[in-house]
Amino acid sequence: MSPESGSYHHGDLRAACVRAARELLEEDGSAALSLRAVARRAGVSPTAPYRHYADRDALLSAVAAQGYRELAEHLAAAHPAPTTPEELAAVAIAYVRFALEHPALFRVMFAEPCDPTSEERLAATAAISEYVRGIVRTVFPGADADALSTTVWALVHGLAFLHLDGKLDTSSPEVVADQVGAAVRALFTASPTLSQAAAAHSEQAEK
Amino acid sequence: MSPESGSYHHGDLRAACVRAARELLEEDGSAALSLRAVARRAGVSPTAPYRHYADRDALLSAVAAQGYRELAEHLAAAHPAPTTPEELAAVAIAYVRFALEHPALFRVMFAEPCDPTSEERLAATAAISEYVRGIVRTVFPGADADALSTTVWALVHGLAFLHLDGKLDTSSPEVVADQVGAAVRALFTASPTLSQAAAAHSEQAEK
DNA sequence: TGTACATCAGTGAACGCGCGTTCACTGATGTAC
DNA sequence: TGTACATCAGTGAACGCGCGTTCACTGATGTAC
Repeated sequence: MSPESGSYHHGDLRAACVRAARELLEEDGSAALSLRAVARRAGVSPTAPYRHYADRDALLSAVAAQGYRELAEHLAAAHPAPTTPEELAAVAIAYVRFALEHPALFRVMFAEPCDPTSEERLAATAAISEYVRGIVRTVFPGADADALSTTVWALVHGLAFLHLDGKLDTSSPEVVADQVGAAVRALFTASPTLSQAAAAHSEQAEK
Repeated sequence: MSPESGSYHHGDLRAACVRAARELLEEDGSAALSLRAVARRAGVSPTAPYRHYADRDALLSAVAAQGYRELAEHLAAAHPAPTTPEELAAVAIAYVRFALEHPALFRVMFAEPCDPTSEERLAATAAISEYVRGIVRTVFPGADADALSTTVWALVHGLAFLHLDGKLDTSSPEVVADQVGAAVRALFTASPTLSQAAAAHSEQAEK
């Protein structure tokens, strides 16, 4: 019998738990997530998840890790390989939009005390961090990629959280996008060093 | 009998609850805070706090509001009235240090779903926001204060949270301070418009 | 100054709840012969 | 192909816990005369 048919006991409870958790997070908007509620939602006894997760923390880490992967996809969808500050701004806007569209998930990813023993989780956050660094390297080949990518990430991440916590105007997606775009542009287009680097890169690309 | 003597029932249970909550937050580092634990810590029955707070949320908001006020003091202590980008960097460093020194409080302030009906809380966050705007206006008189202060706040806030969540190097306070300083400098000193504005302001101040 | 009374801060028992986790179990699936 | 057995995913009862909140109460404090 094929493993996808779902007739093998539950089918794939491991994945179903993460899916159920995601649904709960989307629905009630709170980052509080209990193992029992997840089991309930997956249509399974309260103890079934223990076959697949050592404890609640392990499940939470799996959810967070999937969140990181989805965030990465969402960013890539905004622009697969940004090479100009303006394209980078589009990615930044996508980052903040992801946070606002999945507030509870975003909080689980970032606001929960992170279990440092979860390899899956560590790998996922390392991937994001490396992704940002890669973009910055491409957009500004001359700059200190480590320092600059930290600055970019922090700026965007801060915008995401301030919006999430209602400290900035969130009245419409357009307003938010404008704000994020303006902030990213303030970082880059005004800087002579970075503008030069970006221009040099553009010329090179044209050849 | 003077109200400070403490012989009137508890003395000032309202304030004592906030103090107890702060102690609990400092001690176990988790942002989870229960009314019962606070009452226990204040040496009072589990229901006594209801004389002073409508419910758990109200207490939490009071704690958050005090956190905002302390943060404001901490920033003012770093530099009472910054007028140069370098002085602003010192304030930014203080902001991040505050987050790292009071992680649980900081999470209560920002990572909990904010009760928008708490006037005390709204006032406190408005004060912080206005404070940042004021500094930006002073340091860069020519710039768009609203947009720029959002950018500054988001950058610093993002650095605080990324450090808090272990996404950046937090090995020593010096490393953190350097990172924050570099990020703020990247925002400002490289920008011709803003550098000009700052320089103009300095000259004016010298007269 | 002394008494009678109103106010109000704190008590303690009780409620119902959902939680994480354990344990011995059952019954379906896969495997060896 | 059919049977015997091992594996393992899910069950369900039970544990002890701390929680937020209610309620009727008590006893200390402040106030009016």
